[in-house]
Amino acid sequence: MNEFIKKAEGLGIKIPRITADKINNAVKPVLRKMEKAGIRIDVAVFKKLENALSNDLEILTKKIHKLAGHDFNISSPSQMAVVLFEELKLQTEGLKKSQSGFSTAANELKKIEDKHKIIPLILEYREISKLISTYLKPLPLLVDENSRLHTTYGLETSTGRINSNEPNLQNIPIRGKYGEKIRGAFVAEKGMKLISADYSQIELRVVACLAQDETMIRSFKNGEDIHAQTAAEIFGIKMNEVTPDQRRKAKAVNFGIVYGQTPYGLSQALSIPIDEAALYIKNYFSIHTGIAKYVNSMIDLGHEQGYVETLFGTRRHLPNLKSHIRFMVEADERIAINTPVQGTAAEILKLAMVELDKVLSTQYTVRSDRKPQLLLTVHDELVVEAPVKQAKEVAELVQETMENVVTLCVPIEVNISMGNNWAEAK
DNA sequence: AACTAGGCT
DNA sequence: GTATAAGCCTAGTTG
Repeated sequence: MNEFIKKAEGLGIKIPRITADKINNAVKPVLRKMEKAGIRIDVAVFKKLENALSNDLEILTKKIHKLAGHDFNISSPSQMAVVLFEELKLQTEGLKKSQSGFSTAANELKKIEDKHKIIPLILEYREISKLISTYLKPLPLLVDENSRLHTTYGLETSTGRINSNEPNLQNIPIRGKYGEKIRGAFVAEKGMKLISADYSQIELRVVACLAQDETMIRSFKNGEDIHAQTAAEIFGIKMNEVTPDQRRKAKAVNFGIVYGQTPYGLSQALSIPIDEAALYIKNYFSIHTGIAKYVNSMIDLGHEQGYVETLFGTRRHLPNLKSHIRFMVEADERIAINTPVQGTAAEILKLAMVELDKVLSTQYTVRSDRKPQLLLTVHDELVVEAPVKQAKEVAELVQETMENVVTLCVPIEVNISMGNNWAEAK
């Protein structure tokens, strides 16, 4: 009898008889297949976008130089700091410092966005140059004869997540003015559809079970809007009185919990006073006593054992808990909170990939490239390509498989959608 | 190679 | 008094 199954049973979770090591061994060949399959991009769209954005960048460069009074390298943070804080004498009060001086990171610049016309232009310049240099320019150079991109997946991460490099297909833009356009240039082959399936709030569901938090378990079981529910709790109001802004704040609280976020961190994330952030967190823990207990017990366990584990036994050593430097200890304590959650979610996804690959390759045995296959894995999302005719049934199969690969103490929900490209399939 | 910045979950 | 939200990858600048 596997000790992990026993532990899971105590939490109301049913998991297959398999350990983290074995999951990794089983998912490896699946990853190799996915690398080989690759995903098609529309090179023409990439080129068009690159041209358009390069033009914008030129115009922005001229405007920024004019406002600065002279030419300088906009991509150089140190030159940028001189222009903003020494020459233009913009206020530095409340801005974070980097090792060399005042930070010019977007988060900081947003604080002084309306102090000078140059700031919005810089922010736009940064956004566009990122897209060109990291995506639009390099990716088309990497396609094969079928316009497909092939990444390399890895399993050597500290939490058990899968990573992707050369190129990284796990950080393709989706937000911002141009995000959708870029993601929309990841396309299905002719006669095929892309199916995207993502776990809905998988980490919150996992922590609800690991922590046995009654309030959270009830919300998930009732299919409630978890962020609105949290808002009602921390603001002490009824669900139907929750404003969009309160929901947004509650979402940040939920998000921060699994990272061991402090009042200061929450205050930064929401641009609110520290007191206010502290109040939200205090209210949260007074209602979610299970989560509060979980947080403390993982910190204690880390200190006792020197490591923490996920549900399937991925172990993370925490040597800094022995440090005499306080923030090193605190950093490892946050890792102790987060790793079991993030790692367990990763294991669930990997199990689903193994299962799904098995199902797809046995049910659709046609020997051709026109068969349903897994293409991408992005932490809580899988992307599958399937022939148009079978797309609907494959989508249902994907959803079914992902939702039932383990049985948590709450329902697992998978959002599924399909389209001719990755933006539509969302 | 270190630092800064920024893309994603 | 210092730092303060987990995990990744890539690109440009600087010395």
